[in-house]
Amino acid sequence: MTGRTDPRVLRSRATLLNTTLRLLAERGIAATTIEAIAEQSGVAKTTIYRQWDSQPALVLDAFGSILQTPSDPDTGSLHGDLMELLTGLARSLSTGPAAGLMFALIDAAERDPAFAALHRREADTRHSVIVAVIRRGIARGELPAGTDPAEVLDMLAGPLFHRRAISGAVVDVAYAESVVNRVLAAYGAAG
Amino acid sequence: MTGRTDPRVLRSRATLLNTTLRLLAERGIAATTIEAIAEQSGVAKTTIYRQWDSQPALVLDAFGSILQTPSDPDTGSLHGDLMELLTGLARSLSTGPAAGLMFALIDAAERDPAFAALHRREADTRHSVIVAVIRRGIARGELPAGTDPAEVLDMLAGPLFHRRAISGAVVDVAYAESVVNRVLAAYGAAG
DNA sequence: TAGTTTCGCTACGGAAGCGTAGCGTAGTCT
DNA sequence: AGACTACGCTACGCTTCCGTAGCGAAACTA
Repeated sequence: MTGRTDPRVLRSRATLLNTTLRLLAERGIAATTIEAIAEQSGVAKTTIYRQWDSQPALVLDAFGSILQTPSDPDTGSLHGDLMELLTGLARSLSTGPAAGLMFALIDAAERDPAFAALHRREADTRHSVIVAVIRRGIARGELPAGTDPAEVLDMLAGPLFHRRAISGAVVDVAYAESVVNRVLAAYGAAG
Repeated sequence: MTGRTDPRVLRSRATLLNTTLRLLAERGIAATTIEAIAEQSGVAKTTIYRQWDSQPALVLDAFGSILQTPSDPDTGSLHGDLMELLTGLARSLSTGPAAGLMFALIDAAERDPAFAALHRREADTRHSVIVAVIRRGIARGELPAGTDPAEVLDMLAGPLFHRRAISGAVVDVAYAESVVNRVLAAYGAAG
């Protein structure tokens, strides 16, 4: 359809998305102005407006550019699968800018429909893998039949987010493991 | 020390804090400008600067003005105490502007030390009550000796926050009850 | 190599918000 | 009543950011 794109466009586009993500993490959404992005990236302001209509459009694109669906680990056991997924979540909550971006997105989604839609899309794709893993666990009999996967999901991911965002404590692999064990125990699974 | 304060100051101060909170909920921190607060409150911009140095000072004051420590319910049982506290949390996450303000505060705390300190203070005062309740439960033998109250806290409040902020589902009393029951079960308490 | 497209750069006009000064009015205290 | 204080209002200069126009240089395509 689109044939090939001028490499200059691809280059400036990639540069701008990277710079935008960096500024979002450093300064937040509101302070990530077109002016600042132009200055920090070395790309001219006019070039930005040639590819995006407005600041929200660029920021939304930047957020969208880091969405990634975690792969299904399929280790053979529910405990193994959940440990893989929650370890990944713990890592992205602890290191790198992803956590800060997530909180900024949640806040923006409270008031802006476009950010809300993006947030919804991000959460859905990320959750679909976990839900699939939980369903498989139910099918295997590792969780009671009739268990609500969405409920289990909130029980698993919630403590990690809360600990990071509100309690302000460390979220590492050891913590992820203790959460997985507690939740499985709560549903009467074999510890 | 301060003796008495001119009622005109108290009045304009109260008006401004209320208006600021409303705008924070409606527009977020960045868009809650001094100019907007003046316009919406009917209080002159100059009057605002007579009481606060800057926008962050006023916004921090506004956030601080709604901090409230929940009272210890002390119903006699751990289950009863936790239900009281989590029902309150569920309510404030579902209705009113408090939830949006909370997410804005979390986001701001990621980058601004002053907001981080306020966030820390808010979380600590709110958590101290829950931790006390959990400790009492341990003393009564309703939770195993050696249980880490902070861990239980994240297991309880985390799912509610996650469900509200990320899953986007309803957080009501029924949900709070299911979380309390699951967590107590996870720690081997009598259901 | 010749034509096309993107780029960087400069220069705008306009909007919004900041923070302050000066002044007359209205409310408060004694 | 009289002194005092906070208030509202207007006006201002300053800064930041917006979004666009025009142009020559550079990079890409065929």
